[in-house]
Amino acid sequence: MPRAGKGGRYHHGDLRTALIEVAIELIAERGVRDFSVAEASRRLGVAGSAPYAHFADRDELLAALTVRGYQALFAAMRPALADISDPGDRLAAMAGGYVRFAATNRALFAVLYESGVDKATHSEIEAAEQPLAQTLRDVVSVLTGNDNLQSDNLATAVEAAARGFALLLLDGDFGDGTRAIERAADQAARAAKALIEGRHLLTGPPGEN
Amino acid sequence: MPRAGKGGRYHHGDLRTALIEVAIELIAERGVRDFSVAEASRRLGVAGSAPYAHFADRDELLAALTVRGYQALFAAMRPALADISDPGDRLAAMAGGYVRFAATNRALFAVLYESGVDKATHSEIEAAEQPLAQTLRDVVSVLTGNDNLQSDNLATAVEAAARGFALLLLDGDFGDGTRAIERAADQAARAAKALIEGRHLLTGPPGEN
DNA sequence: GTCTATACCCGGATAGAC
DNA sequence: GTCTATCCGGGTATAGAC
Repeated sequence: MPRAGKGGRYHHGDLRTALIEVAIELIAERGVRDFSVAEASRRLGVAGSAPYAHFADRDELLAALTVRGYQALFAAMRPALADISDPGDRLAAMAGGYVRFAATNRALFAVLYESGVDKATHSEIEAAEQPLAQTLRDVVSVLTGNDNLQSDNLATAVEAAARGFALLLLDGDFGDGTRAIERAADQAARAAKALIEGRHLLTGPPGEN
Repeated sequence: MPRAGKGGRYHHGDLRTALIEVAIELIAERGVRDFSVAEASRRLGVAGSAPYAHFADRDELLAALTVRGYQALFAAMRPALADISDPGDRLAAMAGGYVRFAATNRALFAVLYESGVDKATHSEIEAAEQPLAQTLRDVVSVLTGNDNLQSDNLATAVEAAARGFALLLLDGDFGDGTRAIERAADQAARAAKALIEGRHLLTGPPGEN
């Protein structure tokens, strides 16, 4: 992290990388919506125009952050999955891991859902979310066998619950600190287990799909 | 809706009410974060300073919208609850109703969670969310009897799931249109039922709370 | 690759007249 | 209760020099 050279300026360093790092700092402090390229420049001690040599516009920087966010989220899941063999435990671990990721990487988590960048115009993003989506499908399908509808419904329900727990945690509904994170992650994992147990209720009559 | 008098200006009307209505329009179009008092003034054909005769600042307007949002959400729940007696069905209806509300009142839903107003400094907000919270507690406690911990956990899990389904729906993950709303609401209700069935897994060992 | 300078637009909020 | 006028601050993005 060459924060400054002799003169306190970047005349050599990897400004692109530095911008991404500082953007994460700023977003953690003020939120995605209030993040500005101008403030990132100020914090790095470079001219306000310098970032535009590396990113066409603000959205392109945010798109890069989004890609990084999905990669980090996927990476955060892998260790748990590698250690666990029981299918239900694996799904529960994914839910818990998702909540922990949200709490320990607030900036990236916020970028994923609040950046406002158009995924269609930045196709790199859709590619970046595939590994996680595929992993979720794989884990769930072991639990539901050939029932593809139940499979989709269970995956969606667990995803919804995990995201909801993450938001409740970030809103402060579980309190503050490490304990809060663990409580929320634990409850998310348990909710996944409960959804698995009651998965037969997620499909079928009554109610037209 | 006296949108304009002779001269096309408000010289008499209820600007306060008009501002709230236009704010909801604008937020539905551009999101809470990009909502500006200035643009609301423009759309109403009044001077940019006029709103400040009714709201001290932007946050005070948003706080008023937040109160209105909680009232509307509670109101949206009531009819379903009045018609249903089975406790499980009641909780499921709340989850479904929550999702439908999010979809049919996007602006107010967004205000509830993205306005950025400090609930502490605007105490009116905390009061406005009580009826719904109390109703949820009542409905859940019928299902869990004296087990207060399980009661809290079930309520939180259903809340998390409902919020997650609402966000997935708003993100377009269920597709567009009325059918998408109904699918999402139906799945949220079913998830609530599944969580009820598996509620014994939400509490107890292993895992320290 | 970064600088300086600049053009441009927008929002929040206030003072004082009508 | 609304107007006009105005101040202030901030962000995006470009042009052209070094």
